[in-house]
Amino acid sequence: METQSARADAMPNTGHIRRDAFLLKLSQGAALTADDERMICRLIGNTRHYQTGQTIIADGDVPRHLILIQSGWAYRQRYMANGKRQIVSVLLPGDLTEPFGALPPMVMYSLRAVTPVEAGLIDPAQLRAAAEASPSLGQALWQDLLVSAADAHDRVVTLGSLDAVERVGHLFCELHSRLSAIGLVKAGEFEMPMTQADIADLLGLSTVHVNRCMQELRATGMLSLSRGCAKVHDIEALASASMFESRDHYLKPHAEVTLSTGALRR
Amino acid sequence: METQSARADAMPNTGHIRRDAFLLKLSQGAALTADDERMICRLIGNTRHYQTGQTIIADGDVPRHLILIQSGWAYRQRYMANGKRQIVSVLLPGDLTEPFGALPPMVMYSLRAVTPVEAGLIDPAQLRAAAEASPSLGQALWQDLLVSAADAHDRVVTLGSLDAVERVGHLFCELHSRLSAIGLVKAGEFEMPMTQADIADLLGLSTVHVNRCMQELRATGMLSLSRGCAKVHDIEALASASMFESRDHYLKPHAEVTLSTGALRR
DNA sequence: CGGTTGCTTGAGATCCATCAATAGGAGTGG
DNA sequence: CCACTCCTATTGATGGATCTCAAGCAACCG
Repeated sequence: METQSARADAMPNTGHIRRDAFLLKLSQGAALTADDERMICRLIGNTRHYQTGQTIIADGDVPRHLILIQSGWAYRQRYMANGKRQIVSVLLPGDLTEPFGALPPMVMYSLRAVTPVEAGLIDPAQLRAAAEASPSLGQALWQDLLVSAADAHDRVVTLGSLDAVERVGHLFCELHSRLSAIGLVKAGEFEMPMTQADIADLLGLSTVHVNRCMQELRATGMLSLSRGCAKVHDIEALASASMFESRDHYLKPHAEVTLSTGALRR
Repeated sequence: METQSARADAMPNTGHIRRDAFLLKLSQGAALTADDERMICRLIGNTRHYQTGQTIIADGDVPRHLILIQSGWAYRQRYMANGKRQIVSVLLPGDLTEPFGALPPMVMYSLRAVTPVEAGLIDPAQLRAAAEASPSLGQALWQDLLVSAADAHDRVVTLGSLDAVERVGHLFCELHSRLSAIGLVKAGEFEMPMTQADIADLLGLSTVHVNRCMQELRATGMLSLSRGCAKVHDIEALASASMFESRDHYLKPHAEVTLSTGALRR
């Protein structure tokens, strides 16, 4: 349990050698100004560190801050009365646990670190105020919120209408896409810390069956996996085989369309 | 295809005899002022009417407004390459199609009227401005957004970890709960315009199997259904049998906790 | 080493999908 | 009022996808 591209030293609160994942994601929704970026950095309060397997938020907690995953992976998960665990979503670097402007009175899930995690605490009231003060930042944050909502809808579609092999393929497409957006994919390869049991709990399958599905995918040559590192050989083929639709629609053609909402620059 | 509690005459843009569903829902997140309510009413532009089965938004459309369902039911659905239809969510009176503050550059689903629907068009920029101007209104809108997000997570959990009978039971609990919140449940009874085929497409089951599940639920005496009208006889039993968790946590204990975020009155 | 964790494999059981057919309204037109 | 046609609900029979149980293996680690 080690290899993590986004490691402790990857968060340059000072330098600009490596872009923070959150800023990277945000800047895909709208061009951020230097002020916007500074503002975001200032709003990220103390950063906490969690070890693999640690619980970041427990089911039933009253949250006091937004939590921003700065590096590492985390699961939003829930245990059912029958003992089953359902992973609701996978949080990657740059992801917020909640919509940026508000906190729920109580969380109905728990948040668990899959790898070592750096998490920043943010006051939603301040972030909201920043979004209201800067049109570009507001635009970026709302866009990010829309993408999260679309991802949740996507998971519903996946669980409701795809068979087992398709679900697994879809997951790898999704991870490939999301990790690409934050620069964590190199030549089709990315870190993949999830175990097959985790994948099963995310996709509503059994561990055994996930194993067989992955063998099937490997047999087709679209995917390979070793030592916690996944490689997608043919993303096109995998995407069409597992009915994955690119999330680019959600970002690309945006510039003109939403100019009305917030003054974009450039 | 007729009986609808929330009919055309139910939208009192003038009188106050019957509370608008949207206002009802919002006022559960924060106490709205008279100004807030007037503002909301003013922001709802022309109301459009749709007939049963009509498409309100088509997959791939570029949305120009937020759509508020004022009366009737609608499905957010998506057709897969294999021809299957997945219903992503059911929209009830008072529901918005998107988070209140922004529009996606393109919708990845289509919206279909299940019953005759009245839908109001809202400019998200104006709604956002209103939320920024009034703390109570902002609080209410953000709260509503959080509930929508929690509902989406809930659907994921349902699809991922419940068996067929539980899913169907869960659905009726959810509808009971959501319809109660907008005053459309009377003595445990509510209009239920969904067909078994619709339920199947929502829950990722086959029509045939949904039928058998409903028979099972009826046999236990927890549920009955006739002529498009559902009656839940024992909501407690049904909820625990289908692992439904009340959404009240999300609203009730909120008042003190979030005072910090927006200045609540009263 | 022995213990733990994750991956892999096989065989039987189960849930649910599929196929096929019947039956009951509700609307339509003769 | 009857014949006709949808559409929805219902039932039975069969097959398939996936789960569960039960082992064995490989890697890692104290």
